[in-house]
Amino acid sequence: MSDDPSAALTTTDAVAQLSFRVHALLEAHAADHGISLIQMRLLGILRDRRPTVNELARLLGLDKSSVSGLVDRAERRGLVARSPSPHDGRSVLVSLTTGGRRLARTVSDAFDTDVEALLAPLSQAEGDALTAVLQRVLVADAAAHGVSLLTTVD
Amino acid sequence: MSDDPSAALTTTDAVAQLSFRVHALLEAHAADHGISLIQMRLLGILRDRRPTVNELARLLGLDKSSVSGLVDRAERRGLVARSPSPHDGRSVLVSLTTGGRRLARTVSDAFDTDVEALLAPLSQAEGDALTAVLQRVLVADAAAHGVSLLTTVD
DNA sequence: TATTGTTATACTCTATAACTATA
DNA sequence: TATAGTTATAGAGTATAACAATA
Repeated sequence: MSDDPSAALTTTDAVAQLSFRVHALLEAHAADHGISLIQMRLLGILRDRRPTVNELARLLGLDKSSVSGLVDRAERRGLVARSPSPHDGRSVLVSLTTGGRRLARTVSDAFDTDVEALLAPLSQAEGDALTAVLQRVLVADAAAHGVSLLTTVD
Repeated sequence: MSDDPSAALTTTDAVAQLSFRVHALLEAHAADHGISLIQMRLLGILRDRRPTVNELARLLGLDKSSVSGLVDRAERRGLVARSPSPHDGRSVLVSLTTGGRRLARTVSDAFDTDVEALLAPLSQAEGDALTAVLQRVLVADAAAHGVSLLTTVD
């Protein structure tokens, strides 16, 4: 892969470079608020779910012991809470606290603003065409590889 | 951000989801060969450079002490080598070994193949249009924010 | 017996601060 | 004095293996 954006790029290069730029944007916004990318992913998942530790491990693609530590640290910061499952005495439900929800929204909003700024050079029609093309790629990929999209930001 | 790829996505959502998918692809290929993403970035940078530890720190956006440890571990695996700078007795030059170069190429090729497969649903014309649009975005962003593109894979 | 979650252990990655050697 | 690099230390993040509690 080349790294000079003014040179002619292959489609693969362009997609790869954009991806790393966008990834770095989210990481930077999370860091601005004192959390890591994986902590932000955890908060994002919890915005509309109340999963068990096991389910979180599957959604994040991590071992359950890793999730246990991740939730420990988020709990210590007051961002998430553990509660016993009413259905299974072995399970633990993880949910956002008010502060965790506020933080997730703040970082997510800042990220959205930056991505919009990144795409500002495009006209309305170009943006729409980009969305349509990327959506087809994502749908085809999700069909081929399963639910991996769940494991992004939220 | 929504996580259902079959629902209508905003442009920001589509870009973010694609970014995480592409990032995960590179991480998985590096892991297949027993190295982390940051180790792969190190190898990628060294493919056409022979920087000092200080220059590596700037390129990777890390503290020099972090780079020192990173190079230690890569050196222990036989992927990179340190040599004294002929110009400055304090500096150390870092370069790829033959094995490191081979590994960098293997991972990079596998990644390219996967990104091509990801974009396979697009026609030639759609791929060309996507490249043109993304290149404009990347050039504008690089102009606004400097040389950050250097710090991705290579 | 099988599953859920935690704990013990080990390694990678990162930063800050203190240090050595060189400029 | 200033700079390049390393080392000491501390903490986050990750996996494997062993464990306790529950199903």
